[in-house]
Amino acid sequence: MSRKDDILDAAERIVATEGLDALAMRRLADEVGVKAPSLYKHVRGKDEVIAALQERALRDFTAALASAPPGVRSLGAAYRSWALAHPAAYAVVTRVPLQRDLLTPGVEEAAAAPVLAVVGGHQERARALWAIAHGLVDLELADRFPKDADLDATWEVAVSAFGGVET
Amino acid sequence: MSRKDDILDAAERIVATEGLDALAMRRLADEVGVKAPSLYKHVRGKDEVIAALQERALRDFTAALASAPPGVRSLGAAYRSWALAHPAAYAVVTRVPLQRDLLTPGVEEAAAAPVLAVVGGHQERARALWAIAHGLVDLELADRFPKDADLDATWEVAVSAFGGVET
DNA sequence: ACCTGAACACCGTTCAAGT
DNA sequence: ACCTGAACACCGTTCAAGT
Repeated sequence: MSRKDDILDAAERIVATEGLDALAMRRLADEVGVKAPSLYKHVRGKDEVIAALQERALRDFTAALASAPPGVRSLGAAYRSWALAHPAAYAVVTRVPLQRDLLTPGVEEAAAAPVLAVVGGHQERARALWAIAHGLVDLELADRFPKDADLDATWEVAVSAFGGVET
Repeated sequence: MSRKDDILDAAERIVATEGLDALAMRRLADEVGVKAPSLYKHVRGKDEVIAALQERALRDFTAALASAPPGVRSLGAAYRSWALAHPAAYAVVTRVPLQRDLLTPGVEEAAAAPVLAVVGGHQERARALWAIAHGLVDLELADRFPKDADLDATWEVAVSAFGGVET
């Protein structure tokens, strides 16, 4: 079991430092100190490696959101700062199809819980809030805003629209 | 010049019907009826092919947004329906780094213009509106919402938050 | 001017063979 | 039980050679 953990740790390291595109089975094997075919004794394939990274990232992200102070504004701030601090992990969770059959049931819902809670359980508002946080972060990480854009101000406008004024 | 257009048309066809991942230079050469190395006489490389698709998609998307009836609600509807009708093109523009050095200057700004106009030229509101439209579409295309989610209602809530009530 | 086969340095994955 | 070299079917790209 420890060998599998070594592999996943190495994969996480590669993705964090060199990006998702750098994650190749041969490169991963090098990092572990073994030849590529050996990986397949511990892991079903690249899919399982990525699914494991998705699960780890999702749990970490959820914890960050759950420990944010109450209020739409600080939840938004927690969302953004986690994503900017872990851009590769955010991409793993968000730009790769979620492998739901390989995830522990409930992790996805757990991530949504803090968002749902902050809008008082209102589904549509929760989804809209989630979408704007994701949209802002995704566009920022994709370098879609002008480099002189005042994104703090944009977040302020966005969050205010969702009832962040009073918080 | 016509051979280059053949190549780009073929690339557009492959991406539209089989998705971005199916776009390989050998596969593209097959579609054109030539061997892969020949492509490089007409095109600098895969990057140029993708940049050309980005430009085409961006122009088409811009035209769709520009011809939407006035108002935040219908602009949102135009955004969503174009993206859902052309998911691969939306991905090309949104999930691949924009190759700005290979794009005609101004196409990116042109796409933003209708959004900026609908919020009366207010930069922060325009960016926030853009983010929520992109966030909703990206999450929907990535299959992130439950399949029974009422996304029309979610869009309504989102658009209302940005002053779509009166329109 | 355009096209080709062969090649290079890569992918993910399988499998027979070794310990 | 774990690891390996060789192989398969792929990538993007280059280049000498042909017409």
